[in-house]
Amino acid sequence: MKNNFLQEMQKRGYLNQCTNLDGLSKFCNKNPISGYIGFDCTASSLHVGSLLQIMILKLMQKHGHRPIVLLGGGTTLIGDPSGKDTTRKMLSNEEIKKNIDSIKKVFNKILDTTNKNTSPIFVNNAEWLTKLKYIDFLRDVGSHFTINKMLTFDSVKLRLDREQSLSYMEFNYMILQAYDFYELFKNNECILQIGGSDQWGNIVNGVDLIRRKLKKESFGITSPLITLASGAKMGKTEKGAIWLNEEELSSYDYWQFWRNTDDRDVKRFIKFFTEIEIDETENIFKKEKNINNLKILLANEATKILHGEELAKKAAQTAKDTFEGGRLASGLPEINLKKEEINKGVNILDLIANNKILPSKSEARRVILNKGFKLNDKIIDDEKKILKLKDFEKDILKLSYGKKKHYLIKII
RNA sequence: GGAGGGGUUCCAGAGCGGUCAAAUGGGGCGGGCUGUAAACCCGUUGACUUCGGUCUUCGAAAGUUCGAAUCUUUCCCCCUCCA
Repeated sequence: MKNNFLQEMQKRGYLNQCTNLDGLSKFCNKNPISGYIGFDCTASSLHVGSLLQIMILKLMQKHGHRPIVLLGGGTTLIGDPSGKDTTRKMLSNEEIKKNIDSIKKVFNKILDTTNKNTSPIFVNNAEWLTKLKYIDFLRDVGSHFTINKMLTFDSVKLRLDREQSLSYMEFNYMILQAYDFYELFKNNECILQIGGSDQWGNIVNGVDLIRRKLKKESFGITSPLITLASGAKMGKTEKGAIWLNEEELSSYDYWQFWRNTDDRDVKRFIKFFTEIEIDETENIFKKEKNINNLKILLANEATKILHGEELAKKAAQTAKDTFEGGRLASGLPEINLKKEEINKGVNILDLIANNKILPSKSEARRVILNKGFKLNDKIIDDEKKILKLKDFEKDILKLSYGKKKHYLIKII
């Protein structure tokens, strides 16, 4: 395999499977290509679980190819059963539209939009999927699929094996995704579809459909499913999801996420989620033996890609002041209190709950009982603590929740 | 369409008239150890509370009872087997 793009894919660990690596390599050597990845629009933001895919698009750009970002307004109406235990709640058209607009912002931040040869194209499959005529579609496309084969795909098989129901609607998902690829191949000269390893079946279906209908070759690549050293899926937890949109997760918290990477994942992640040249990473690993410095490097570089250099630096500084210097750092989330309120006295439980540090007063009470809250590094041992003016040093007070979450309470 | 099994708190899964805000495990959160790591140990895990309690939860609704997650009826949903 001689192509630079594919070689780097491999070296960085982005490459899991390919339908025809040599063939694709030849294609890529000849001309710049277009490749697409589909993203789900079930939420108003993607989370780090999708970041690897976006990094691949970025890598395409680096090597002169054009990424196509398919925001699946149409397929989100159906819901991809791959890797899901249960059918997801159905979203309305308006919700999906809102989500698409919000998600787009992240792509415009991470991908290069200035080079007109490689700037991303955004497409929404609702444009073609919602116009399909059922009977025509069954004849034109459905006839190329056999149930026998569809039943063997993991997305379907796993559901059935685990005795979980799969609706006919979801069952059709793979056909629609195959059709997406066909549509993009025809109209955008898109010869490549990329996806996570759980998408292999869906991708192969698209390649097959294009071969059957157009007698042309197209390609599919999957990236490995990233599991954390702890065994969890990346970005999976519902509550602590690591969102990419800044409205959902601040740049500081994003930086912190990377800073807290498991030791065993750090080197891998530097290759995955930074733009440091691959040969350079090896040098760094040889020279830098302090794992914590590698984590900081990872946090800096990863944050830079999403939020820009300035915010990355600021996050690093805030972290340094807070954790190493033990100082009051600016850049921490702030809670503003009016002077009158403080004169009256602010109940600490109300403060915690009202500012969404924790969802309820009961939980706040529990954490205080477990010595989880501190004011200026002193454990709060009274759950009935009332904040008064004398608690403040100047106009500011640091409230810490656990060891890692800190807030600045300011008097305004 | 017929027969049977089942829907319990974030998840898995006990409970099968009061002692049930509901065992146990996982996950989450907090504490200890440490390196803002892992492993390990400890605590905690519905909401509100004047800390006495109060309110809402066991698929949905209605009912029996002094009292229901537990019993009855109807409805909804899921699974297995047969056709």
